[in-house]
Order: sequence, then C-alpha cells, then structure tokens
Amino acid sequence: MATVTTRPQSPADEAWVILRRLLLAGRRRFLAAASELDLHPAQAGALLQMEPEIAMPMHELATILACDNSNVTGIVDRLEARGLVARRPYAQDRRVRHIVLTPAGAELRDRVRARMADPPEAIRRLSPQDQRLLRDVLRRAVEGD
Amino acid sequence: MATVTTRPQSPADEAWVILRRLLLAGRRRFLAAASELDLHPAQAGALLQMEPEIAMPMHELATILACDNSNVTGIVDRLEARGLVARRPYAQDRRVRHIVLTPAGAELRDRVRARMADPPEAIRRLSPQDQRLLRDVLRRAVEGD
DNA sequence: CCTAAAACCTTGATGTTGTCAACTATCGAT
DNA sequence: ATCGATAGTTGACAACATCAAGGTTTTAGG
Repeated sequence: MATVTTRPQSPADEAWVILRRLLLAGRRRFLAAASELDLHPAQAGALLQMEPEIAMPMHELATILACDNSNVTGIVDRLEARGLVARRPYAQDRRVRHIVLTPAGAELRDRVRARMADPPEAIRRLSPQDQRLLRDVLRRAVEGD
Repeated sequence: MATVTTRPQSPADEAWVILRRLLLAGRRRFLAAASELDLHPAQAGALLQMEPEIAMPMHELATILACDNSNVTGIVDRLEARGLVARRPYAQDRRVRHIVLTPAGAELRDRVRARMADPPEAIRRLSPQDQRLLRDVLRRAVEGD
C-alpha cells in the first residue's frame, strides 16, 4: 500500500507548521525588498551579512551563504561593479582578499535590513502580552546557540 | 551624519529577530533536503505544492511560486523529463494544461515533505509546556488568515 | 631548510533559474 | 463576429550554482 505513515503531531510539529508559513511570507518579503532595490536575491543576501567598517574574507562569506568560493567571486564582481563593495588585499595572509562595504553599499545594506526588520503583520497584531510571550519562548529555544 | 536612526525594539521586533534565525535554518534544511534528493530548489518547491491525485493548472503553480508562467514551463519540463509529473489536457478550457504527480513524483514529494516536517533542533528541545505555549501563540498570530 | 599538502581565490564549462517580449491558441463578452 | 484577455510556449539574456582545473601563498612534516 502507498499509505504514508503519519507520526502523531506533537506541539512542536504543530508550531513548526505555522512557522513554515511565516518562513514563506518572510521569504517573499525578502525577494520583494531585493527586487525593489534592484538587487538579485544572492546579492541582497551577501549585503545583509556585511557590517560597515568590518572587512570579511571572501571564503567566510562563502561559508555563511553555504555556497562555493567561485560563486562568491561572481557575486562580489557584480557588487563591486556597482560600487557597493570593494576588494582589499590582506597583508597577514596574501591568499586572502577582504570585502568591505563602500558608503553606497552600507547605505543600501541598511535599506535592505530595514525592510527585513519589520515583523510581518501576523506578529505585529498580537497583543503586547502575546508578543512578550512569543519573544520569551523563542529566546529559550535559541539560548545556548 | 551617517547615523542610522534605530527604532526602539518592541517585543514583536525582538521576536522577529529570533524568528529570522529559525527561518534561515529552515531554509538551509530545505536546500539540503532538495540537494540530497537531487532536486533543484525550485523543483522541490514545485513538488511541495502538489497534492497526489490532484491536478493543478500551470498558471496556478506560477501564482503560488510567485514567478512567471514561462518559468513554470521550464521547471515542469525538467520534472516531466524525470517522470515525476505529467501534463494533462483540460477539456473544460483547452488553453489550460494540468499537472499531476506520477507515482514516482508523489513518492519523492513525500520524502521532501517528511524532511521539512521535522522541526529544527531549537524548537524540539523546548519543554512540552513551552512547545504548547509557542504553538498557541502562533495560532493566535495567524488566526483569521 | 625544503618539499608536499592544503587553503584561498579565480577562471571556464555546464545546467538551472528568473524575467521579458513575442507568438499561438483559446475563451469571454460585447 | 470581433476584440480583448488569458494560458502556455519559445527565445534571448543575465545571474546563480556547482564542478574541475590552475595560480599563488601558507602551513606542516621530514
């Protein structure tokens, strides 16, 4: 039989089902934000990982984005061509190249960040008590990471 | 000055910060699952939207995935080439073509679904009370959607 | 010290995705 | 009966992802 054996739903499973809906909504917002700011998703993702004034080795960006080094080369190429980031030599290890945000890049990064920082409607309309409840449970969930 | 004016953080904002971490983790799991099952993310996403035995018009898939019709054509082409879905004419409206899962497609869809159904570690290790608390708050958040 | 292995980045090849414009076929409404 | 909208496909093009290969530099072991 092609019956799928369904595990009984624990509260964690049920919570996760709802969380996945929020995930989808969040992703849509991310894509919309990137598109409005004329960034491809991967470019927006890379910008989001950078801190102004803090140089990041390219391989570190590759690790964070869970992609190949050669992939980062291309993404940075295009960001650099638009004057959003700059490559810098790194004297301590001459194999490494650092990426830094230019002023324009930092400004754009902040705009992307600002859009992502707005919680989705579903969260915002919770009562203040529920908002605090949610925050506290989530803190307990990730504490120790 | 290039100072960024930061809004005071409401509990909703703080909850959203943590949620975004979970969402990133969820996304990584999705990508890993797709890759292990030899599916590109878009293909896995399309499979996830389909129900066995239920035919879906292609434009509906395009709407759900928030992408162009022509995009769906390509994705379905490749899924069909692998025998995971089939195109079917739709007599009531001959412009429309329906997509259905083949047995192999349904089986693969279930495998993707099963991996996504597992809540991430952070949720799973919450106490049963906290799991119920989280589930209930989230239900209140999305109720009425 | 010197050599071999490993790390970092780039390049090139290949396949998938996403978007746009054009085109065919079909439907719906006037 | 015709006109406008809709569904799907095709072709062109830029970006992305992954892999193999290669150059430079560092690190580790003999």
